[in-house]
Amino acid sequence: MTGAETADVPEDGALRTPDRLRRRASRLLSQLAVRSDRLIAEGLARADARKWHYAVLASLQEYGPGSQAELSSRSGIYRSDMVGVLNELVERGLVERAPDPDDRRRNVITISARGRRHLRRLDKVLDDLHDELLAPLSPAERDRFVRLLTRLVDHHTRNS
Amino acid sequence: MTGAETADVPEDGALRTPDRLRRRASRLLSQLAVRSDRLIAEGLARADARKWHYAVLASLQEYGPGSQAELSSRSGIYRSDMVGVLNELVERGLVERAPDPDDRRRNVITISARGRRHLRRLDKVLDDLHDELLAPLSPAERDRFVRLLTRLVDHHTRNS
DNA sequence: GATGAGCGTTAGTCGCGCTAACGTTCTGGG
DNA sequence: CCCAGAACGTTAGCGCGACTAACGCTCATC
Repeated sequence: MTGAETADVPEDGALRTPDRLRRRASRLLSQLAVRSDRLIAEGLARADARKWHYAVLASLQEYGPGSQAELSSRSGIYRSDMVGVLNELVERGLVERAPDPDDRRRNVITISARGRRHLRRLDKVLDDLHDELLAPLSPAERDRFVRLLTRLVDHHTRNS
Repeated sequence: MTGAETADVPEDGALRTPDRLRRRASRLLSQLAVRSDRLIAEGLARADARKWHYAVLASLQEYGPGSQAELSSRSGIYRSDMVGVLNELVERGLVERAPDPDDRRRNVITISARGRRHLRRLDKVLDDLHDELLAPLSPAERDRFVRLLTRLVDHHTRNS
């Protein structure tokens, strides 16, 4: 019997993860997401920023001032976490937080000139980081990849 | 006039997240990974399992019995977390944990008959869940997607 | 004017990836 | 032969992201 031939380790000696595991889209996805998150987080940290900063600044730039609740739904940040993010942005002078005179429950958040400059810089930083993230893919492939991702995300957010 | 509802919201009414945000591969990736994780976790929970269970059982099936450390590197589970996962598997009778007579530092983990049956079931469950995950893509597209993911993951794991 | 809803805020939960440290056991060099 | 160092299993704990619960305040409605 082949019994002893043994062992479990394939001849090449390396400890391999089984194919059924390695091939699963869900696993590839979460592995890549972890790498990606780290890459982005570290890159932004070097610019004294985090991804939430970018999300908020971009929302403000694109759609103008808004309440914290609005920013939450625009950027996908939980309203519970919004306060902390805004504190950091205010601290850095990138954003202004003022009570809304028309509705005293609200704060109106406005991007500052400095915030706009910072945003431009972050855009550049992110471009570079995405170059790194997608390095092995050709431009056409990157496009295809993003399109596939978009379709999947759209599908899974529509069906809530 | 559209009076009060006006504000800064675009005419279609929906609160939209800016394109520069929505389009970023990193963001799509982490969003999809979150959805995917949830989908998988919930699906497996219905079968009284978690993804780590699958990882361990698959490794055992594929490469035979091994120490906890071996299983760690095969499955990508941290050795700190391995013990908990194995406790759950032992509890369910899917796996046996016995001290290695040749090296008393080690435990030898073996998959049981019941574990093998469970694994087959989980394979089916995961197939279905991936059908759901990749629903909007054609078979060819799913293939392309997995290939792109694989290349990216490979690239980012080789460069450690 | 009371009820209910929206807003901002604080605190806390849960899972995941990861680090630190410890006791036990094996291995290799002096 | 012994001792230093490494590997193993285990426990405890951190940091972070997504999320829930609850509270006080303010607005809108009846």
